[in-house]
Amino acid sequence: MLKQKILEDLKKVVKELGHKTIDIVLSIPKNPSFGDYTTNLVLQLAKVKSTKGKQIPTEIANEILQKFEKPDYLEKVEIAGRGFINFYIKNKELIKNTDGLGILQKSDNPQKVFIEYGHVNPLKEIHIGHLRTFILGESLSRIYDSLGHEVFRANYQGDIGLHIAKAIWGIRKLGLPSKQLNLEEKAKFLGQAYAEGNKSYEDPHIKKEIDQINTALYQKDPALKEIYTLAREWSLQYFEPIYELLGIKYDRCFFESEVFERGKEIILENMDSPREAGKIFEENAGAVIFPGEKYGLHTRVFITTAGNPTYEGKDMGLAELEYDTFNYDKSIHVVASEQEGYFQVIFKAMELIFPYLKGKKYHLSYGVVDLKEGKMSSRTGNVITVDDLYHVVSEKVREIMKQTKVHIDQEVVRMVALGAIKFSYLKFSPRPNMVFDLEESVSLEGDSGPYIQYTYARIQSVLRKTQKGVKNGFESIEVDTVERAILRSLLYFQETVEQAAATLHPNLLASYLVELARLYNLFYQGSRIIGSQKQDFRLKLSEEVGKVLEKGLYLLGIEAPERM
RNA sequence: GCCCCCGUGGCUCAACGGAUAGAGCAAGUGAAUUCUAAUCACUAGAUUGGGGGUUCGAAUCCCUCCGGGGGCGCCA
Repeated sequence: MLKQKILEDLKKVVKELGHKTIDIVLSIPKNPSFGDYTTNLVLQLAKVKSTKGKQIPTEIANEILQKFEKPDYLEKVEIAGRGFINFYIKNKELIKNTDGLGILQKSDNPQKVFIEYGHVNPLKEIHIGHLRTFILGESLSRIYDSLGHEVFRANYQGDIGLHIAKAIWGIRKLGLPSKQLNLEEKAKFLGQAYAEGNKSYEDPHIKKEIDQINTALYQKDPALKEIYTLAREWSLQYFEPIYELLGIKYDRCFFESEVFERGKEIILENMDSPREAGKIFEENAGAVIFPGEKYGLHTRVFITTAGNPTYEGKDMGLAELEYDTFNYDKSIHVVASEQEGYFQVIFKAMELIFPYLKGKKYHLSYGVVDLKEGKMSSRTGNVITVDDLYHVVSEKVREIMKQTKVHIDQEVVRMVALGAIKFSYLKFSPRPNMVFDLEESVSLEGDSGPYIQYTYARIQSVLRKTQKGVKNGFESIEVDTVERAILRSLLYFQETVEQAAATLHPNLLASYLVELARLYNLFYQGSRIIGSQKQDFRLKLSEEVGKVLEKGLYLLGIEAPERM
């Protein structure tokens, strides 16, 4: 890679000049007139004394430049601004670089990456807020995978606990419907049952009943088996079509019901006994707690007075099971930001119990999705479900397709609608909250998934019109400003994906793709491809842009239609 | 009370401590003999919530104030 070459050549010179070794960062100047890569290295070096004492930046830069034998892949190297060194790559090299685009170079340090996302609890309808974890998690999985890491996609769902107890109480009160229900009706019925139980929980008598059901569930009371199994099955079935729609295939779903016993056991094993103090967990007012204050965090209950493990408690069992399942180097939990405090505490507890987990656990915290009208609330009916969203967007796609030359194809409508939806999530940085507007948030033009898909389809259309196929070997060709901008942009694909992986920010890739598509559309608008003197080169350029767009979209979980 | 996050054009959002703060939407003006107009060009719109500080350089780091959101022992 050209970037690596520059870096190595630079390192050598810096070392020869006797400067302190620092991390040299080559970055991409926003403005192409500042080169294809730039470094602020001398500004860093000016801060520390070298063997020659303190020097001013330009002086160091000049020394470096004198020693730096301009490699043949560079057009020029310049000192600019207060002490930047800018590198300009030869067009020839940029063209050469396009060979094999669309296939990412594998990491030289491949890791096993465990990604846990989705985790919508049973009994909840899947709304546009939940979509964030699915879409982010899947994109990250694909990004890591494409860089040569081994990815394990996991889901974790709460199929035991107070919410289930509430639902069971509600089912008993409402009575099971006599007629056959379809998936959606089943989910709806369970939702009602849960709401009933939840409401009644405020009544002290009923609270007691529900708490008893809860404890009985944890004790695997056979009397509850039938109703529990039924409720569990119904609610889990509801998720299948969603995974299908979003194109997600989990390697494994984990359940609270399979980890709670071991979780409790782990906690008890790591608890103070009357003889022995200073262990990880303590008893307090009849419950077992983790004294987070000791570590600058807060205290949380891991086992309740009733002897049931809480979510925290179960997570200890889960941590062990997950690691045993897939000996990962890195584990990423894609979970809403409200859980930040929670994760700090359980990660601390985990690393105390399982020291080998230290430094391997990450919480990718994403912001909540609010509506323009305010917070979503199923109580007030102020909720947009995934189904609602998908239907509205599909309809909009159909509307536009009616006005185009391309005939309406259901598959394409699906791809574009999903592309629009997924992109509308991925273009944002994960952490900040999102404000969602059903009519406006999912865009089909401008800065959008369909914009990139359209650009791809446009390219395919051009390529289809040429029978001769695409040729190679244009190193000596003249390129204009726009063509060069495209070549320059193609150069950055690999490192953009790497950066997206390193920072857990797929939005970096999303922005990159929009920028590349924008450049291509600009080129397309201003330059004739077929029939021009540079036809072969322009076809080649188009093809490469197409490959990168297709791959980039794939990494975002988006399909690229051949026509739209 | 303690802790965390956020505040960037009218709206929704970008921006490894770097060069002139970028897009999209909305507004206005244009582009069709030509490979897909879900496109493109141009115009207008910002003291990056306020005030200090660190730095050669701050939207970004530190302090403080204001505004919004979230979290803090028996829920998940």
